[in-house]
Amino acid sequence: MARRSDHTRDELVAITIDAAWKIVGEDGFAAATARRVAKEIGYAPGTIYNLFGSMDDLYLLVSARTLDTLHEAIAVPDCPGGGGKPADKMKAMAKRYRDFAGEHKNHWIMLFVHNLPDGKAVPTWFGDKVERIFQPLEELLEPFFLPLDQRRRRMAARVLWGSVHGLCFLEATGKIPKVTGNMSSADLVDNLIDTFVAGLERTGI
Amino acid sequence: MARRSDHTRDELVAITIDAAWKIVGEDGFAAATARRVAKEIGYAPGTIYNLFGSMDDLYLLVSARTLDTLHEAIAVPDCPGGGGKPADKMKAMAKRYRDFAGEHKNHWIMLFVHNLPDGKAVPTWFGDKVERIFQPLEELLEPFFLPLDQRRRRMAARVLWGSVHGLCFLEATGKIPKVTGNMSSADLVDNLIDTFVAGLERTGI
DNA sequence: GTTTAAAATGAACATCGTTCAATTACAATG
DNA sequence: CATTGTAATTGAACGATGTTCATTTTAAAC
Repeated sequence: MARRSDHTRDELVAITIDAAWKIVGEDGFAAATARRVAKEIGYAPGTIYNLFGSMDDLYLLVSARTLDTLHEAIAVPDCPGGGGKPADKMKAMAKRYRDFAGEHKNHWIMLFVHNLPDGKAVPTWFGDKVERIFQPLEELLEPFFLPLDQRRRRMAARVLWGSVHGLCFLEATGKIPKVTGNMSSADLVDNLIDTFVAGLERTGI
Repeated sequence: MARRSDHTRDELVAITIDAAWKIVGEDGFAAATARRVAKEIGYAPGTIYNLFGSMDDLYLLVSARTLDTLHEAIAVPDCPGGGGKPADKMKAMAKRYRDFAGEHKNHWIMLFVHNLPDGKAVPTWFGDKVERIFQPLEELLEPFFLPLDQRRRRMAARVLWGSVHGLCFLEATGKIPKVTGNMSSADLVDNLIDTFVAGLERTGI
């Protein structure tokens, strides 16, 4: 039996999230079972339920870490010189997103594969973390909208992010048939951004 | 014991797909277990394995029906008069897509939630059905590209479909926080199409 | 040293996909 | 009609899953 003075409760929570994060990264979301996580931290399965209440709550915390890491990867400071067209900055941001999805594929896919059971609602603190993902792009979209037209800018950020996500997801899960030879998801995303931004410019401020 | 002369093997296959389809529609993908489907058709669980080999193979056939129904819903004949801007036609097509996703929510989500185990590859006949989904949109995109520039047109179709899908998926699964009040996924999709088409026109043929 | 409350346990329950020896059903044959 | 042989059907069994909770262990308080 693990001794109760081995770790404080908070330490144990952190250790467990670490373990689950590691298992997901190595063997995928489906491998992060209660028994597997318990074995990894050297405790019994029941302990996880003392700590989190359910596996779903643990999964939510793992996904929270994914969102934090993703946000960190995306929201690098604007290029120092300030040069470069907005579209290029967006493509660079999308590339960082794609790179993240590639490097943390299992964590990233888990964001969309894990769903709470019907009754359970996503807690607001989690929704806030999702919301935060859109902010860096919103800032890049500033030049295309009047200062007071926040609504359209927020909309554009969501449309663009949702679209980039859709393309990456279809590719990562193999749901989209390989297009004619040389056409990667990178090409698709760049094409989306170029065309969308051109549309923004044409539509006018 | 069900009598073996009750149905031919082909009939039994059809009946089983029907049953699985019905269960998914009513109670979601997770409810379509081997035992539940078996009970629904009045056979033992083992029979399903005689027919399909594995639950994954049955799920693939259910998803095939979803793709067929979706294609039918999307590919309605072009409006008779031939009037209307392409962007409007695309919005109408996207609306049919969204409506389908709404009416057959469980079937539609299953398309993306169900994944074959690591080793197993998606059969080509299934990939063809996915491929076919893009065709109606490809045709609507004809006016924007030179006849010989098939590659860019195919790319645009995939970008646009992938994006529409991404927006619908995020909304259907509740992964995107409700935006500021009055901003539905319908608005987001229409905005995407308007801006993207404007971009296509600006980029020029 | 005793008491007590919290922490940790792991067997138990109802599920799941899957396997496969045993059973049943039916057509062909004698 | 009886017999045989084969194909269809079965359901118990296996190793998993998430979850519960009575039981045991631990460490602090008295």
